[in-house]
Amino acid sequence: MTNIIPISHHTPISSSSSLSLIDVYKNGLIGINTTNTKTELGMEMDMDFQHDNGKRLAPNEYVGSSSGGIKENKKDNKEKMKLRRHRYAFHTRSQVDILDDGYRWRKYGQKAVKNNKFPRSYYRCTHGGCNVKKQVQR
DNA sequence: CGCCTTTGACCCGCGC
DNA sequence: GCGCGGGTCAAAGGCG
Repeated sequence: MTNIIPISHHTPISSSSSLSLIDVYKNGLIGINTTNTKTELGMEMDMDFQHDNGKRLAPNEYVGSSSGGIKENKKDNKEKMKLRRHRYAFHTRSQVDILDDGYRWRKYGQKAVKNNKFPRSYYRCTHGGCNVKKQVQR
């Protein structure tokens, strides 16, 4: 159902007009926002949470708090409760919101792929009624 | 007020 | 059956 647009060597980015995320990557920029954003803030955030040998500590307020807050489709709710997702504090605004086709893409994830040393970014079209997703990797 | 980004955790599928 | 990899979620803070 979900239209996934894999960005690969042979798959063009949607309508790809002129400047695309790939272009940015090709330029050697890992973080897409590195071009014109305030990624520095993200670094501050990192420092704020890295205390345990580089491992992020989950705020105790998240451990076993507010029951029923998570989605029900989770099997082990209790387990999840303890492993509550930690919180992040940062703010990064990127002008790359509006890309090639003029659609608005929101980044919802980033993963480091084995094959590539570069991280793969996942974007979701936030346009009204647009359920398109796409991956961007170098 | 809404939207966006970051990033680890979580979950599922596939391969061995 | 287990492990690994890949994909998605969720939360907080700031700006327009």
